[in-house]
Amino acid sequence: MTQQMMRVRFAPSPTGPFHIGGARSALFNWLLARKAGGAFVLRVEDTDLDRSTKESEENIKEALRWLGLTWDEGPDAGGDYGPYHQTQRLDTYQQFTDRLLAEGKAYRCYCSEEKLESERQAELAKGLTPRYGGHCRDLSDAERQQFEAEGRASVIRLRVPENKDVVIHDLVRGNVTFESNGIGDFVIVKSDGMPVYNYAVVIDDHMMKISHVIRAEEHLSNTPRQVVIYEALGLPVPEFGHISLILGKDRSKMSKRHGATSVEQYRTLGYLPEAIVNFLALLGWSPEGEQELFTLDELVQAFSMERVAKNPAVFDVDKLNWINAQYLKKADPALIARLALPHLQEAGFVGAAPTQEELEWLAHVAAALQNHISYAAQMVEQADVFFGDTAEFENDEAKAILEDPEVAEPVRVFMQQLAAADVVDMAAVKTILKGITKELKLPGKKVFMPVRVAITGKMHGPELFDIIPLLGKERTLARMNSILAKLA
RNA sequence: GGCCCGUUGGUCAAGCGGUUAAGACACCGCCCUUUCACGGCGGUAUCAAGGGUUCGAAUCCCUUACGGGUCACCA
Repeated sequence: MTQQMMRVRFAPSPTGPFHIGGARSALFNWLLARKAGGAFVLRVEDTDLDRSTKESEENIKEALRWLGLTWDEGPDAGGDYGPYHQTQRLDTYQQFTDRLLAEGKAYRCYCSEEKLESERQAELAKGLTPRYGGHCRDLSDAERQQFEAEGRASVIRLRVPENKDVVIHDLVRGNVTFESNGIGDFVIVKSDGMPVYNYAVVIDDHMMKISHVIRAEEHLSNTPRQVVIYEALGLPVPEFGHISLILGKDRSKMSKRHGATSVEQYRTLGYLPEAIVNFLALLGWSPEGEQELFTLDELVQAFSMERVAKNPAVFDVDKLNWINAQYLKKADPALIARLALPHLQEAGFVGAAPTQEELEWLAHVAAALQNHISYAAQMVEQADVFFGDTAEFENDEAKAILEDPEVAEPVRVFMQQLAAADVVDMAAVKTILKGITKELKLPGKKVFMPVRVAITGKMHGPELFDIIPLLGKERTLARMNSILAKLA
């Protein structure tokens, strides 16, 4: 009954924006850990010195926090199995490498990159799986000393056993078998002394006592290499689970040309973290019932690897938008206003330093709009009816509404009564508008639509009862005058 | 090209030998509404193809096709 505690990890390399697919991998790991009462470890795989940046690492951590996927161990959190940056674990790798070298399970290779590359191309051309030719596999001491004396750079390769089936037990795919012959002696330590991904991962996962390795399917083909390393080192192999990729609309792997692919981009557009998480969870996993909207806690309860899909999923922005809209309806208008603010500023609706009063007013605008938008930045599209002292006809159809002679009177009366009003709140506006239909015995359409067009220049938009109080008396009248002036 | 994974409506998907093949997004229609939207109700639409196995196959097996991943001193 010494059930090992579940320990999972998310191990990004800080080489660029945090991809939405990475966020999903993180989410699944996190859910698994929370559900099992285990630990979620964050490890930074920064061995690619050329591409890794501190900035990217900070972005990833910030995005994870924003999504609510906090880690129990890792950078900023500490833990008993650190350090959690691979570049700080070099001596650990070194120890294992020394052992492999001493046991003859790995060896130094002095082949030049040019030579290997041309071999690779030749094999590819013949339709073979490119593998290392094994030139340095059995170098004599004399040869080795010779190369060293020449100052040749060297890498360290693992001696991979031949004619062996490598079986991977995968939580989502079942048993997957690879032949060791398809692998070849691969590099485990680069000439600059850095461990290669497949090697560092194995050692770290072992040292950090990771019990379940849940990651994207692109790693499945790498897994036999890792298993071979586990075996060479005599280490227990963890459970694997390879979740399918997220595809773009054209069914190829999601990339920049498919639109926004980083978590940061969605955050900037004013999507809510709960919505992103909810959407991502439903991409490649399905609950038992028919529930569509889940809080993080509900996801923890419902999640299981058994219900993770094998097939890749296309990223459907429409559905994300729908989910986000659901959350937006329930969100605090002040929050929505805050998220939309940078976009409203960029569009010129709001100045660089809005006053507290303006911000409060903006929250009211957000309240009027929150049932109409999918993400906060969309406020910009409907914002013009709330801003400015002038308006423009959106098209001739709108203009035609006011050209109807029947309509001049109700518009005139409305302006007159509005001007005379003491307070312009929703109730007052309602009273005025309804009073006009009654007095002039006009159908609502002959009153509401012309007034709407006279104020906004548009035939569609938020409730007049919302718009007018927010605009206020002066501005409403100013806008109406500007539109009416365009009539003649 | 070799190896590996996958294939249920336009999209996400349930299904795990016997179902009228769920549900959601999108789309269409109706209702609500003095606009649009929201909301409510309803509708169109799916088992990649061909062989088996079986009384019976979306479910099991094989082949083909298609899609994807991987074969780096990137992770």
